Amino acid sequence: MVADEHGRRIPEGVIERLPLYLGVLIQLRQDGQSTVSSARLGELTDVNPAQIRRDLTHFGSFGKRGVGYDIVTLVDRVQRILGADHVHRLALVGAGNLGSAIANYDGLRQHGFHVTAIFDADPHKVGTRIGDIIVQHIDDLARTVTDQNIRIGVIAVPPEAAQGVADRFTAAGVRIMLNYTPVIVRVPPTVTLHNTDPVHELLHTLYYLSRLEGVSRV
Amino acid sequence: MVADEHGRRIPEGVIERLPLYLGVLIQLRQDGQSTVSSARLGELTDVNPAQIRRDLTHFGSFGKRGVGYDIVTLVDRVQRILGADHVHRLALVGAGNLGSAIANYDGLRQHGFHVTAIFDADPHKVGTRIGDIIVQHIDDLARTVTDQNIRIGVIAVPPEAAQGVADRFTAAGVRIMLNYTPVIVRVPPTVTLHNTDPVHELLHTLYYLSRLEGVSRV
DNA sequence: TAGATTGTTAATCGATTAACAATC
DNA sequence: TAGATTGTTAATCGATTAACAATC
Repeated sequence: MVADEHGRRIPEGVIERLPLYLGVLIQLRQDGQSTVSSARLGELTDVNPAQIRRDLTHFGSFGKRGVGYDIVTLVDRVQRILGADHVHRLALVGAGNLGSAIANYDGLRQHGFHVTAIFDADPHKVGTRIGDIIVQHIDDLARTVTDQNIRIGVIAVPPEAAQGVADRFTAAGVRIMLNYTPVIVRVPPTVTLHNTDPVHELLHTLYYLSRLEGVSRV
Repeated sequence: MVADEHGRRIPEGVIERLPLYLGVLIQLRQDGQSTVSSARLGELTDVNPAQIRRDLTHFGSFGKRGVGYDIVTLVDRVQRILGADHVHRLALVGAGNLGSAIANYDGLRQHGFHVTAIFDADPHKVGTRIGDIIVQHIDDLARTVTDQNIRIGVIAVPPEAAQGVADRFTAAGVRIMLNYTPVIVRVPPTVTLHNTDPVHELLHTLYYLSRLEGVSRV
């Protein structure tokens, strides 16, 4: 199912690194650079240059020997590969502090992710505005998601409400969910769930920090 | 440097999976379970049971043949391995919507991460409260971080202020940073930076979604 | 004892990297 | 042409998994 244009399977790691390359490439484009070598890209992303070249050849040959990669072209190609070359609408549930922060988050917008619908269960919040969007009641979720053909949902509610929101999203046909609560949410296998819990990363780093400090302590 | 008690190097992947196991184990403990097999843990985490057993043996042998792992013991051991067996203080910069959401986030607290200092550059916000914490002026960051011996910093400010905050944190001796802005922040190699940008994950999933829909469209 | 499940070895698998011919 | 850098092969490296003896 997941294969390049030659029919070969693409390693998971490759797909994980593409967004990393894309971020740096967009930065370089903003800085007015026109070409970049795999060596330079390697420095900026902490990825081995040979690996970058190998990763890219899964999708075609985008570079010029002796020159490097044209940045504008490569951004365009990587965006197309990822499906990030057009706008994606997001539905957001939870009009609290977190929801407001997400709706106004620039990073999403930069990559074509636009929050176009916000829901809340609290009648006091329904009808208020966050940015340009008017908060709707959660009972309107299914209709709006269907009408707007939204496939990405964001869960930014209190923990106890998380599973219920996930179920509503699933029923409405949402395919990707971002869960901002610490709760383990269950979804069917057709849905991809991302937990944006910073705790996993913190714990991971903590391991190394503990070792380092252990060394100096003992 | 990163080695188990037998002096062997521990693969990065092992350390990445430990927080995953821990999350599920804590859940099981809450549900009142007393033991768990690697097979069951494998189901709950989507990790191969053999791998779970192998991962754990890097740190000792915690199970009982024929029985499984005692959950309370294993939670304790994994927390100790990760350094998550005591409280860690966090300094947070940015008292806006995002900052408030982070300061009140339950997931951090559950794992012993306590936000104990909040800073902002806006004089109108200085002196206000978020939860139990009184917002301090950003100029007090260095002193407070040093006094409280804080080693983890959270950046929740507008993008243009991110690098400045990172620099202040670095100067104050912070060792781990969570960057909630979409900006690429530069830190010295002694600092571990985590970008909690949901965009990378979204782009990653988008790849698979685009493929699947491509199939049904064509 | 019989059944279950760990800890561990050995085999497999796949990803990373070095090296270099091709070529801009 | 000389220098640079890609695309690609082949070698290395490391992680994953299957299998099973040990043992609760």
